[in-house]
Amino acid sequence: MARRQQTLRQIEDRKKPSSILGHEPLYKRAKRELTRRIASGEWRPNQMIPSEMELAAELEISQGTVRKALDEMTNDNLLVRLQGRGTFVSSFDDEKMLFQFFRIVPDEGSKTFPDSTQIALTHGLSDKDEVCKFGLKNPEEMWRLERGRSLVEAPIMLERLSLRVSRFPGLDEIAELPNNVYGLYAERFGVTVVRAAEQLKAVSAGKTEARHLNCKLGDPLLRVSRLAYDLDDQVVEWRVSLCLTNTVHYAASIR
Amino acid sequence: MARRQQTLRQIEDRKKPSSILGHEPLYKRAKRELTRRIASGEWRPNQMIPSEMELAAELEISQGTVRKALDEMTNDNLLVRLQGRGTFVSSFDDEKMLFQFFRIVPDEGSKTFPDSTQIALTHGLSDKDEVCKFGLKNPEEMWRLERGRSLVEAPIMLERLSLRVSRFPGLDEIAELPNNVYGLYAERFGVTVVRAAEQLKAVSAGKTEARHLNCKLGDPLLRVSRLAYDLDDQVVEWRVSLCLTNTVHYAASIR
DNA sequence: TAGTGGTCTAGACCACGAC
DNA sequence: TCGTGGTCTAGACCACTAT
Repeated sequence: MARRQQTLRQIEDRKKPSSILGHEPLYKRAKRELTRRIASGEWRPNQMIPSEMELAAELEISQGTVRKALDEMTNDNLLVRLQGRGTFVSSFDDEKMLFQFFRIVPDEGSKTFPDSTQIALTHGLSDKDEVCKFGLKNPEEMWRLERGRSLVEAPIMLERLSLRVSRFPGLDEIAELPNNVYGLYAERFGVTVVRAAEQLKAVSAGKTEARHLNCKLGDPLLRVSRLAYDLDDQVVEWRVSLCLTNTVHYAASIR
Repeated sequence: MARRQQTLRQIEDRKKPSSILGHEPLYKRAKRELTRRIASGEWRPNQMIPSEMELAAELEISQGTVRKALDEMTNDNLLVRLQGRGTFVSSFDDEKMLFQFFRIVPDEGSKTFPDSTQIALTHGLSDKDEVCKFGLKNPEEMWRLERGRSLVEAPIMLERLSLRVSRFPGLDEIAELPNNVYGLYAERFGVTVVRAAEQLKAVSAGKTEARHLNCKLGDPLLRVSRLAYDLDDQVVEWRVSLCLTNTVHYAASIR
């Protein structure tokens, strides 16, 4: 055995020529290669990818090793596997993906689809916070999108998004930004958001928030600051949401 | 092959005698059996369990199938596997486990260990909310624990815990409840908390909260309502925490 | 019926830790 | 050196989907 596992091994050898320890498993290398194909757009969302046997032959590793890579990617929400049908790249524009990142749920009743109203889209040099959040070496041009969101006709959220202009060129030419911007990021800019880190605080409503959310000055609001990461673990979006939580809550689960 | 995989198959056959479909994989049955041994106390936290080969021999399945069960349990935080040493039942009293469920972090600086101050431990018949949260068929006697928590000397949280007296008999005989009650649940009552669901809202501080948290009336507070589940997916604790988030935040991650 | 993913087995070799 | 978990292989059979 191990007759012709040259390809992936050679990649490894080039990457870490002098490391004696730190041997990266074959299935991890396979996972990286397959992930790269999604990130590069070679494989598009909803597309069926080659079968286990085909990938095994192409990468010159065994089917079991391919399976381990595919299983991990399925676990990371990058792939969906359907018995009898095939393996597909996750879509980032369906309901499931929206709710994956939209954690606001009504206290009573089931999950509901939020509406969005764009307030402003501006751009300018990154401020101190943006430099910090995005880990920028030098200040650069940023988009800033403000929008309101409502659930069942009632305004509940005020959002401010920051994006790097360099990663989203021509964003202002798009007539109307959709409700689910992550679908837009994927389809128009090839940016795939796969995970996010959020920081939650309770704050008081100021004048702007009170006006947009139709609440009183000083009312308690849930402030959610989110950093969204792409396939390469780069920050692609910083989003601050201010949310009225009279009839809704933020749902989190701990495993 | 498949010469003597009698034991686990017979268990399955007894459970679902007439179901033609719904065949449960062997590794799932193995996982259930191994989980049962932890839940029943047969295997205690920090204890090393038999090796893959021994389990495979005992359960009369292959090593690979045992491995798949163990891998899933490792993923569920039930087991810790150490190459060269063995497989161990997770401890629920170390720092890692505390921080797994303690999501409050300072805005600046690293994670810090909170202190707890017990305010009151009372008991009484379950109220409407408790009946609902615990899914009780009939009202029953409940413990109610109130305590304050502080980070670096500063009071930041006020907590109220509800527990079923039937699952925690003699809780009031314990001189001082520890900071990490989940360790206590495990060691003294054989109750292992493995996951939790939390609902977050922003609320205004009332008189009681203002006094305990040393803040003003009406100040915004983060309200965290948590249901904690055990190995059998039963609700074992309902906890409401009110938290001052001036210098700390609640950290969540979305994958 | 053909092709896919899902399960299960059996055995090889490697990396690591304890002795 | 031995026993452990980690990786990798090769191949069998099952369950499901499409045709």
